[in-house]
Amino acid sequence: MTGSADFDVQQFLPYLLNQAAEASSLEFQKVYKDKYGMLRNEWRVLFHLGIYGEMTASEIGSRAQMHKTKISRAVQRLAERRYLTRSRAVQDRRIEHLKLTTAGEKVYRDLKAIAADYDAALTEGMSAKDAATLRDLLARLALRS
Amino acid sequence: MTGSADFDVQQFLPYLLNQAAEASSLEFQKVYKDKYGMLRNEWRVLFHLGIYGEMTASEIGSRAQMHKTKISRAVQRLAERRYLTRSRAVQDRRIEHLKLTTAGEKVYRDLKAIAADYDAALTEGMSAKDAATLRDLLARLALRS
DNA sequence: ATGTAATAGTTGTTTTTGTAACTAACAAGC
DNA sequence: GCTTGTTAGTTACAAAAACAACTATTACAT
Repeated sequence: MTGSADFDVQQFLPYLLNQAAEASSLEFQKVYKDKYGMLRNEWRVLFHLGIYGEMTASEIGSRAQMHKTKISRAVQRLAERRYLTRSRAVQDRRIEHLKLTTAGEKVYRDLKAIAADYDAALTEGMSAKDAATLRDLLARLALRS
Repeated sequence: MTGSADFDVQQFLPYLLNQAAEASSLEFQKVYKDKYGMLRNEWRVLFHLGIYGEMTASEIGSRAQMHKTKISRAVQRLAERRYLTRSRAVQDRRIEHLKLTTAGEKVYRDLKAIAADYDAALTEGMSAKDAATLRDLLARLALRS
């Protein structure tokens, strides 16, 4: 018999994580997509530059665990929109230093505020302790790769 | 000044969820992809049929929160591989009843066992209580959409 | 019974990703 | 100096996902 309910997909962690990630991304996605025409990898790069200041592509890559092609394309589009500037390093001309423009910083600050509000809304129903546990466990799962 | 560290992407729930989801999917993906040449949407459909028995495409859609085009294509490929059979309902000829074949069930059982083991490995470092909290919170976040 | 809307599922087209191969610059060993 | 290897980043091509438009069938209202 097939219908043996001895396994529940809905409780399978990778499945559950994907569902939660997808559902909780939608609302924020609407903002960066509809308001700024940005893609997921683009806001990620933007945020990294907004938070850490000037960085190179590969620094962003190792921090965000993003592949270099994703970053390359995200940087390209952000540069086209004049949200960041790229400048070759003189000591090592393979490297490009990336930095948000004033316009880029403005967008970052706007998105950051929206993200903070949204994060608060997401954790609203949870106790502070549970929310902390959640973040901790997720961070540990994210490191596994 | 840009580098104000008053916001941490790494703690932003949608970001964290995506990282954790991606990292924890990789290992299982290798199995259904490399061993069975399946795509994410395909194992999801397979699992739903494995667990709940005969279903229609839209029943799977509402349970798994998958769009009908994803299901349509997943079903197509699963049918090509003879993992499931499709039969038109006589009372309503728009509907197709989907059912795993013996081969499909075999694959399901194999993947199910691997998934169960993998889930155990993922939660290994966590207390039972924390793991339960995690699943509960994730399920609630997944419902938000 | 017949026009209108709703549902089930498919197909076509466009975006977006993923993978691999590539160029350019530097670093080391001999 | 010159071969070999490594790192930074880009580009080209193939795979996959997203979105919209479509067909077929049923339901429902007049």
